[in-house]
Amino acid sequence: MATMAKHAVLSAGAAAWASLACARSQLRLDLTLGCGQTFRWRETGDGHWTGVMGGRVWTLTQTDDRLWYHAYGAHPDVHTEEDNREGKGKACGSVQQLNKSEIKRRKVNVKAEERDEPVTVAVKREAEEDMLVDYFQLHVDLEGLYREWSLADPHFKHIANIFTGIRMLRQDPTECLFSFICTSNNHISRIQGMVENLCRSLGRPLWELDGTTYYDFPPLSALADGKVESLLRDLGFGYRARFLQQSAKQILENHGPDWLQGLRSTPYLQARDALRSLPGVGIKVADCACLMSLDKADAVPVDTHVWQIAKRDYKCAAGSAQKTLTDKVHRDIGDFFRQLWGPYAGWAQSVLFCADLKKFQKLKEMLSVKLEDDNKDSLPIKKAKIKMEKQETVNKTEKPRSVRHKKAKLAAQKK
DNA sequence: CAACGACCTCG
DNA sequence: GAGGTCGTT
Repeated sequence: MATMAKHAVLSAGAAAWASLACARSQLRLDLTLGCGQTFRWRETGDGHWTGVMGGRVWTLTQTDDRLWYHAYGAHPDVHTEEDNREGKGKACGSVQQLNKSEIKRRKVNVKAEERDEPVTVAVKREAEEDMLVDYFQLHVDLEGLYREWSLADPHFKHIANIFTGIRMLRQDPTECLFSFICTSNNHISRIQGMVENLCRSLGRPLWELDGTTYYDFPPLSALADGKVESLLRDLGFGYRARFLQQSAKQILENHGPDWLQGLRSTPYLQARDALRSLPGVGIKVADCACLMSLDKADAVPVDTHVWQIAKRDYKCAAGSAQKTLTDKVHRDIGDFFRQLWGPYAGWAQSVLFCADLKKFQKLKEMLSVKLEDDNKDSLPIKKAKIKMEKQETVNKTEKPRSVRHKKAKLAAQKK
């Protein structure tokens, strides 16, 4: 075996790292990567997070005003001397190719002379920076959004004092959808292991660090294979094994490999209903995929937990009469939060969701014990409630969305 | 539209 | 029971 490569550590020297300007108010790695929107990152060192993104292995960490990153291995098509020297790591298989014209465009635009470095290094750095900006959606001013949400919602403002920098990732649609199919009737700790097993057994190996091999998320073609259900059942996926294989197969047969990606430019409700035609994808999972990978910032995934938050912290009447989380309750709670928080309601919801996770309760104890205002409704909250009451009568005319017909196939196979 | 049982497994 | 979905009543 070759020399064992180790996870990069910033304190060991910044030479192997690059960084971009990013205040903690714009991004908190620990909360953003640990709040359950992705299951692919682990804290591999103090404040250092390692995971797979865009077909590469990364370690990330941050200081007060910068986000530091190290991407392992050569960037596709851009080989530098540095990469060759740094080749202690074990590359596994081939890496995905970057569009050649894109490389050329970057080479032209980069001002390498200013940095006094080879053009190839600058090109590599810029490509990596672009990937991070896209993945973390750093063009979105989170601080500004927090200000707006706090203005409309005193409870949010209260929570936001501690839970800063929680932003929505822009994940790969396949990874996001199939990860969330695994979440049904399941805890977060187990889901992590399942997604890891999914990647290890069906994904392409990318890189090895400290004895851990990192794998890419499997492509649809691998998930759709007929042997996948029994394979995953053996790995403890339970009834979700069939959902995963059948959904992948159905996407490829009925739509094609680029279909999920294409839903990014489809309107929210239309994209959500399209996803719901897949086995194992109900309204909650579809909303997660919409919010976290398909650019639908107003999608609000409502689970039992969010339902509790709506009732407990907002005295939201929607669905309080029902005992179960029906489609109508989903819609009403989602509409309530959209009315309150606006077009990025899904982002705001993730902040409150994160603040309620058991693993982050230590942080919450730092909140001042009580504010007088907490039990009073702000004007915007009142408006949201009034609006809900009005829609109570108006909504009856809305046509129910029926997406059941396509799912019949699966039941028929169920022996 | 609402409620209910079943579905797999076990961080 | 768990961050849900599906088929039936």
